[in-house]
Amino acid sequence: MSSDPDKPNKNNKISLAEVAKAAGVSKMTASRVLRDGGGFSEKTRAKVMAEVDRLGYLPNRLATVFAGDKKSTFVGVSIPELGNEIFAQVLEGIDRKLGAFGHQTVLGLTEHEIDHEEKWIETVLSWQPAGLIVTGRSHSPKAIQMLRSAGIPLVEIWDFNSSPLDMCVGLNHFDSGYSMGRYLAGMEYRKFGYVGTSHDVANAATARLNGFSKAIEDANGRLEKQLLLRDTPGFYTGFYGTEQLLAAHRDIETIFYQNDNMAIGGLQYAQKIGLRVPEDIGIAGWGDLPISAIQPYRLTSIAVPHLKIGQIAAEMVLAQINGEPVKSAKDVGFRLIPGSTVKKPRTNA
Amino acid sequence: MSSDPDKPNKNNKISLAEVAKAAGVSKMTASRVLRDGGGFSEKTRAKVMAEVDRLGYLPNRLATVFAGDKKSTFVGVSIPELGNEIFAQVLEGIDRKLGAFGHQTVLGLTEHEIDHEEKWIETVLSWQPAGLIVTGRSHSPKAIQMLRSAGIPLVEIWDFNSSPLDMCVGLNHFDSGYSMGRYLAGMEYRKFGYVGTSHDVANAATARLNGFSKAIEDANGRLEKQLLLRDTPGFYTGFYGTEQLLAAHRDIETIFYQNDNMAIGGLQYAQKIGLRVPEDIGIAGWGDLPISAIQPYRLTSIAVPHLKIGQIAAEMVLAQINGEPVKSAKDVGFRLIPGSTVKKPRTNA
DNA sequence: TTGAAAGCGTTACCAG
DNA sequence: CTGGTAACGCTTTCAA
Repeated sequence: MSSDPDKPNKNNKISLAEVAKAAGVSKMTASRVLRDGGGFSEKTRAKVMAEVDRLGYLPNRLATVFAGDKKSTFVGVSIPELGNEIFAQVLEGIDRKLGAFGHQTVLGLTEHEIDHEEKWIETVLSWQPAGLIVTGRSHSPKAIQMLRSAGIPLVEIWDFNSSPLDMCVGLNHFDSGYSMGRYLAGMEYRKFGYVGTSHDVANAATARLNGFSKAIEDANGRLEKQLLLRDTPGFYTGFYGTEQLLAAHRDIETIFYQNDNMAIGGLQYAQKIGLRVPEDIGIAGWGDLPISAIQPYRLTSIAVPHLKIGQIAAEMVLAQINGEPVKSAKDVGFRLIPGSTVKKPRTNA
Repeated sequence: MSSDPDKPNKNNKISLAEVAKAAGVSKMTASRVLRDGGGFSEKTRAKVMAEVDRLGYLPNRLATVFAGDKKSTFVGVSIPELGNEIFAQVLEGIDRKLGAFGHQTVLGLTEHEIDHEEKWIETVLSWQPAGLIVTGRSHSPKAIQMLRSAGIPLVEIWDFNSSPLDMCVGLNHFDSGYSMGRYLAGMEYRKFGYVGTSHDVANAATARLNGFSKAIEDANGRLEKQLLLRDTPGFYTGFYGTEQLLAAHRDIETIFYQNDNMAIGGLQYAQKIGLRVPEDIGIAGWGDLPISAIQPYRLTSIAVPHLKIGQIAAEMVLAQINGEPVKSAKDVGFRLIPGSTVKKPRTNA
């Protein structure tokens, strides 16, 4: 017999059977009361709920999912890192939305490593999640195969992709880099530098750099140096990256950074060594992070609706779980912020 | 009969029984091979693994946990918010450590609301987690009761507490605020201000303010105004909070902020309106965040080992899961960074 | 080294 | 409105 109400289980947890027995009803009746689907008298309900409270019964959702051969309420969410505040905010957007609809985030930090991601996907799928949200569009072949056959809603975020595995929300990073390159080239800068960080896999930042590089090429400018540091993209990396870059290439006229925090670091370095911004050196960031708003200079940057990305990703998963029709790929776009840390266009007399 | 190998389940997932049948062995043998616990021949192993690969079998861990009446490999982690980068980093520290030992983080953002936390605790416990890490020491009565009877390792982080529900790692926020207050009072400042954000529950920032306030009182100074904004503690909040504060209290000589980001915002505001720092106004932050390192001024602040808190919390949970003895309360302390945004002590002639 | 049967806590299904 | 029985996919236990 299963769930013998007289034999406490190994965890000393109260089971439905025990509640039912104490209330003098069957397991099924107790189950119905707890799920509140109707089909029981008020008197029965009261009896059962009284015992639930008295015994401190907590349902075992493992058993629930298992018995119903359903999905759990988990949604797996993989993010490269949280040291980068933009990803932290994407995650916050996702979890809030999921939480509001009774779902839980199972977190996976991939550290930009495709192998980590693969391993995490395998693990999280074994918990029968209701959906998956992963950052980026490059996955290992095995990961792709697992994602394909999982049969659950999947959203690839960050990097917009017109033919995603399932769904996708993000922006075209190449284009955003190209925009910035074209904008800077239009300000009559000729000698460019780039400071960012490097990872094993092709990632969104690399796409931005590629776009930037292409724009410069198209404008007959010269990308003197692209400095890729093996570090986290933050203030300090921007600061010392700029120091390194300028030490080797004093003639660089403007620098594009992987993100705003690095750009702010670069700005501080430029000021420290007495360079005037934007006269002596142009500084451009990416992301339009909060820090930009309070600087004495408005940082030239690319604004990205990152909160929206997380929110939309969660909505896509939820909609598909509920069987609603979903647009499968959403480009949230970006916006160039002219700012005041690069030169202005010449006014036409 | 259970797990009939011929009847595909509703999710179209491959079951152990199907793998076993394809390999021409029993479920038990296949199970043994997969858990690699010995008790099978090499030939059998090869047959089973071949079918696992061919069919793309992924185990259903729900069933595993359930059958063994075990705990899952989940660890529930509740964090107030991720917009505050310090919490994002604590979470990152936790998840990395847990991940390295085969555990998964189930995230809960409480938004500083005790009711959210209670609801999340109830949900996450129903998934039979192996442990729990929660931020803060104030919980609802029902939450406390659930945590007590859960019978799993529990760590309360952030706010050090010598008598935790189970385990605890953090620092004494009151003391850190007191230290800063005493330090500033020692610099001959007399009129103080505080800028922070407010939440429904008594939280760590409130404890810091209380400590700060007490130190000022003990030094016969005057806390002119404590401004608590209903917003997220960030650069912009610090900027406009300072504007508000100074508009109403022009004679304030030094301001203590809830965190460094707010302090940087305040610093920018002070510079914008032409106040000299620290001559006209002293600025002190809390947390020693990365931004502080690259400012032209070294921000006066309190350094906190936040990465360490996450890491230790995860280690405590893991140790207790493995039945190792654990120190139940760890105070990681803090360190006052004198910086250059408040006046220096008078030199003794 | 292998396998058959029982059982984990819950819900689906059917009968009363 | 209520309850008995089978089933979910796996592991434990015991026997071969």
